[in-house]
Amino acid sequence: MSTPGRGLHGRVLDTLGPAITAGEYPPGSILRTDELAQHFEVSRSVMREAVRVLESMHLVESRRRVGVTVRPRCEWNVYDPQVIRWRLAGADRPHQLRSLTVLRSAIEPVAAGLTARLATAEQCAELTECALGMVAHSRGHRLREYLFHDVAFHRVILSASGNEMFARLGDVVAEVLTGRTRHEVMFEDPDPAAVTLHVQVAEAVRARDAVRAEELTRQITVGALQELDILAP
Amino acid sequence: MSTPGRGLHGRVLDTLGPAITAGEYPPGSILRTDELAQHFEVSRSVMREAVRVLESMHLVESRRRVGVTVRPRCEWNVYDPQVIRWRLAGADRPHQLRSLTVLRSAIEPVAAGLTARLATAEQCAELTECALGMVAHSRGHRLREYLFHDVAFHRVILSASGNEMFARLGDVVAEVLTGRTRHEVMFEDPDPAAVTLHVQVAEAVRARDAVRAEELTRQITVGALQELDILAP
DNA sequence: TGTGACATATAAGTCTGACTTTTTGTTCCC
DNA sequence: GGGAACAAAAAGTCAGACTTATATGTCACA
Repeated sequence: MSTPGRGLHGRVLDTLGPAITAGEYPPGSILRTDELAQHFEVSRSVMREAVRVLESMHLVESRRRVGVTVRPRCEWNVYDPQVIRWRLAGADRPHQLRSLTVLRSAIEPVAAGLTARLATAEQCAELTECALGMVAHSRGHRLREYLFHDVAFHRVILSASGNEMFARLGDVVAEVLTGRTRHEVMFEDPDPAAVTLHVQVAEAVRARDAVRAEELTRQITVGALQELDILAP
Repeated sequence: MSTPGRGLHGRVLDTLGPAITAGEYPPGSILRTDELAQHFEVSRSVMREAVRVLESMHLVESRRRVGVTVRPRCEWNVYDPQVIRWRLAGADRPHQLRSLTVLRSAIEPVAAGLTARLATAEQCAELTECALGMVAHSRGHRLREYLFHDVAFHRVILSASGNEMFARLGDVVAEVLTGRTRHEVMFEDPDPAAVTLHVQVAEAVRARDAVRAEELTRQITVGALQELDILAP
């Protein structure tokens, strides 16, 4: 899913990024470029590039005569896919997973409503195909195939909504769904009710019933919230 | 609001970032580090740092023997505050404003619902204070003071929701509200109905009525959508 | 004792030039 | 025509010298 570090500075980020997002360097910590460069055995130029990237993510702030100080979490660019991946890979995973699931619960229903209005015939077909794929693999421990169609389904919903901000969350949702299947809940076959809801959403979109598509999708996300013991509306 | 370029590489980004996000270099365009460095009259090291930042925003991709190629918009990190600012400052402004307003319409109602459940007494008071401030300046062309309280109101809603992803959208909402007052609609006093809704939201939160807070906030965002002639649910 | 100006040390910032590595496109031979 | 060897191009890396901003300590003076 994620691209392993392109170039030397990327290699550095692959270990420094997770370390910072994991809180290994608490907010206010001061790092020095030279020391980091020595520690990672790279030149200062490479280290500086890495720091610049961290800075653009608002993970750190670089100031003359002071050093590179770690910013408090509330200032981080928490929508940066890289930051999300780092956090999902570290100790922050449960917390991050909750945040993202709540975010999903806000976005996806609205996206589904827009998709019902704007989706092309092709997108409608694609959606139905995904839903049917989920049904086809909903029994007999075919979780991998089920997940594939589940991810595709939500990607289509987000993408067909016509809103670029929604569309860009496709990767995030994929990450959440994948993670859920891999580590957390869902050891057995998926909840039949959830499968049915997906089929119904596809039908609602096909029927251009925005209100129904939104409501059904809301039920899907409520289910996702409940899986994580998050109080649902 | 935005921080003007820290350091030389920041100065470069201040003109290169807007240029790219404005589509001045269409997707697939190829830039060369050396040429850019010459053009901006900076050293290659500085130019490289700037490119690294653009790369971390997924605006460009740097490959050996090829150069720095501009990525298609659908791959950009559209949630990066810097990217949002650049787009809002350029020709893409109307489109970006629509995207963000739709995003708001998804997020804020859910955030308000959560805030009604989780807000501290202090946050409830702060919210009421903001709403009253809006009322106080809703007449007599005191748009600046009205805007101040409006922004503060929505910041509290997003922040008190307890979700870091929601909270981080405070700056974005502020930008949208500010932009709306400055350039677009709202030349006269704000819509009295909208003001009333804000007061009612504050009341609902104070009363811990999550459903009502969510519904009222939805009405606020529907109003924002209608202002931009976006079809409301 | 407090306060302001000044000096100093420090770490980031910048520049330059030489070198390496990867990748693409071409050429040449079978 | 296809594949291997070659050459060129552009990013990538490194090392060293220099500049600049600034936090902090010092000292004189009130």
